Amino acid sequence: MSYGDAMTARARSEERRAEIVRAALEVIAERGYRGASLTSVAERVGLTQQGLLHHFPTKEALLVAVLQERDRWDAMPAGRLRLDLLASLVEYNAMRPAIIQTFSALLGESVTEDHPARAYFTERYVGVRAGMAEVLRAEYGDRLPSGLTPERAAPLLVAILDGLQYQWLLDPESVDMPSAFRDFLTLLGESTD
Amino acid sequence: MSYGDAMTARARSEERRAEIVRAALEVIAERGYRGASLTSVAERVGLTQQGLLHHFPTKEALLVAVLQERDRWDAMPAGRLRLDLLASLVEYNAMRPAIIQTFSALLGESVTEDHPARAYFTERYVGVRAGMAEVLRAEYGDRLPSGLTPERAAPLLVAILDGLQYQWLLDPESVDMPSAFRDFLTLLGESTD
DNA sequence: CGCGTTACCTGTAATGCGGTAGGTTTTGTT
DNA sequence: AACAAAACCTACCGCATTACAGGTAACGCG
Repeated sequence: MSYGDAMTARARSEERRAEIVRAALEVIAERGYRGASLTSVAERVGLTQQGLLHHFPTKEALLVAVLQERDRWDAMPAGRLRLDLLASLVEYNAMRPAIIQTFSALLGESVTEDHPARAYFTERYVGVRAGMAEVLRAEYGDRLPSGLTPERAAPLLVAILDGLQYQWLLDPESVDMPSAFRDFLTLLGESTD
Repeated sequence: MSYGDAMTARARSEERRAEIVRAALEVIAERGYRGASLTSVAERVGLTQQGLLHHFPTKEALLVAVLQERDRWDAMPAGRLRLDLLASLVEYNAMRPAIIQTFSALLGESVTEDHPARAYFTERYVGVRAGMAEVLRAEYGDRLPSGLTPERAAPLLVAILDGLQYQWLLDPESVDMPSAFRDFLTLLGESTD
């Protein structure tokens, strides 16, 4: 067995799958998960619907791959994150509406019954809140200037991020998401200059 | 023409429509708008899908009625609202997950392209932000204790409300929505006792 | 070259969807 | 009683959806 060629074969396959996941992200952003048909995803990468099912045996398997892709994406800054980096991240996200729209749509859908992404988001938010609490503790210690503990402030921080995204997606002209987020950081006691 | 009887006829019709709208609210909470089939709504009120279409000629017409129902519902406190009343409203909402789930699901869907509720939410949020700014101005004047103007704080207030709802819907055990909201009011400079 | 695996495709089944057409029962008015 | 309108049903259409089955062409390997 020639390792090199075997790898390129596998690599080609992986790249195809990644291509499909990218297309799925787009279509989900446009139509949500329920509205995202396999056919429309397949066409975007030049496949038939059945050809797509060769790479992902079911629609749900494709969704799982999409969610894993996200995990891989923001696993990066999980190690060490600071509040001002978070503000920069919001600013960066404001230039990439597609990805935000994908996961805002998925989050909205996931609160419905039996949604395949529900468990994912539930568990994810537990982790995200814990991560945010950690960041806040690193910044302020066990009490924020307002007297709140990091654990109580963390859900607020997460809520602001999500809530601002919806307002911004609906009406980007009216909502300056990065500024608003910095306003919130000011409320928490952070001077952002 | 006997007015009394004409009214009861119309009233019966109105009540049937209201019954259908109520059922639609439930089904949308469970499956979202795209996932809410006319058949499932119809069965819940003991009708066939075609019988439902007699009262609402299209699925979108039904959605419009649902959105109008909401407008009528929270038009009440629009007149005079105070921050502490808002906190009570959050507390009240926390006991009625169904209605929150309906509109959280709709909001999530509405960010996708060509969604029939998109314009509704976009316009609604403009109004809600303005209303919140008004409330804040009534409470604090032109500057909040933190130095923010009411117009800058309003999107944050709205974002907190929405964002907390998603976290709470996904994991009510882990997120105490009313307490968290009061925490935010504290951040704004309000003492909530 | 021959062979197995991968990457597709065509064909099709099974189901569900929103919506139309047209008839029938119920109800209210005169 | 006679008529009209509202409420609701059966029957159907056309289309979209996920998924399965089976065939085929290309490719890499020994």
